[in-house]
Amino acid sequence: MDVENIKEIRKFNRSYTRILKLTDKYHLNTHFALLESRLFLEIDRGVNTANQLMELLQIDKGYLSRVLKRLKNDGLIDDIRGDGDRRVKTLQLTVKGEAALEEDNRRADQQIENLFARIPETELKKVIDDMKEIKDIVKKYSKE
Amino acid sequence: MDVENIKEIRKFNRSYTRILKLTDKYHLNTHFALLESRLFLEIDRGVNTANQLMELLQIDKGYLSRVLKRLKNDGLIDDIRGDGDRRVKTLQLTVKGEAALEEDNRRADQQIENLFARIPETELKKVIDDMKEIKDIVKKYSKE
DNA sequence: TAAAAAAAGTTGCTAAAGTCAACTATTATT
DNA sequence: AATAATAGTTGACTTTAGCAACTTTTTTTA
Repeated sequence: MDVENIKEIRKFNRSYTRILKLTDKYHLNTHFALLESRLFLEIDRGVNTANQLMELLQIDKGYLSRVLKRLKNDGLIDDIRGDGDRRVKTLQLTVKGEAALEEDNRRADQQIENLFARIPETELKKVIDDMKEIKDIVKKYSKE
Repeated sequence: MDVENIKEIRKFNRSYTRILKLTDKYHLNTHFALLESRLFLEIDRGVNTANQLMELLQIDKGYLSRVLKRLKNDGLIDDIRGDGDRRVKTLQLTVKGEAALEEDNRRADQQIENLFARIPETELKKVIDDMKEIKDIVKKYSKE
């Protein structure tokens, strides 16, 4: 690939991550740490066993076990052993956990709102169309 | 702002960060942790006192002091007290540090190469033009 | 201009985050 | 039936990070 293209892509990555504060330690919320937020999201989506989460997020299972225990103690998730394989615990958000996830989402929306609100409609449309195009093309050619 | 726009932007953020592994713990290299990589980059760019780094990266100065000490012990950076304010130490990369930064950059380039290489030229051009447009518009309307 | 306040960086102490290996219980393999 | 593998837990440990007290030098102020 052309060196100029690589440079341009990296430039975009830097500016975009900086503006969005994607690498920000404190993420977008005050409630939860990055990992917790991610766990809520994934459990809600149906990635709901420790083992699946471990593989998806590439984290140590010992550590994950403790984090999940803490979330359970805080009443944010439940773990139930079903009728099937009695080694696995199926995780699910409690009502409190659902509420927390929604609050998280509201904050994330708010953050986007703050960052993009100043952009006039015509230009915002361009940005969004560009995003769709990038997303589609990149996805189309990405592995598996 | 329109709810649909927010959704679309967040969708892009998720897919883009996932594909690029921007939030990946191990970043793009094996040599250094995220913070170290960032420090090299910034020192090289001229953000070369602990105090400046602390403000830019929003990290604790005690912790930073130790990290810098370690980098110095590893022969990657030097700190020199100049003729001016004798409280400040000016940081600079050693030859070894420069080499490490370059290696880091090569790896980052390689990663981009891997991720985008499958995209045919015509579509890659679209992606890059879109990136430029997004970058320019977002920058134009971002605070300060 | 001497005393007080502030700034740059270091160090001790602590907590949180993360890793690794050994362990229990259950299920799958031979 | 015995052995190996899998899901999750626990103990011991390292790394990462944060806070406050401290030293040295510079700036402010009375």
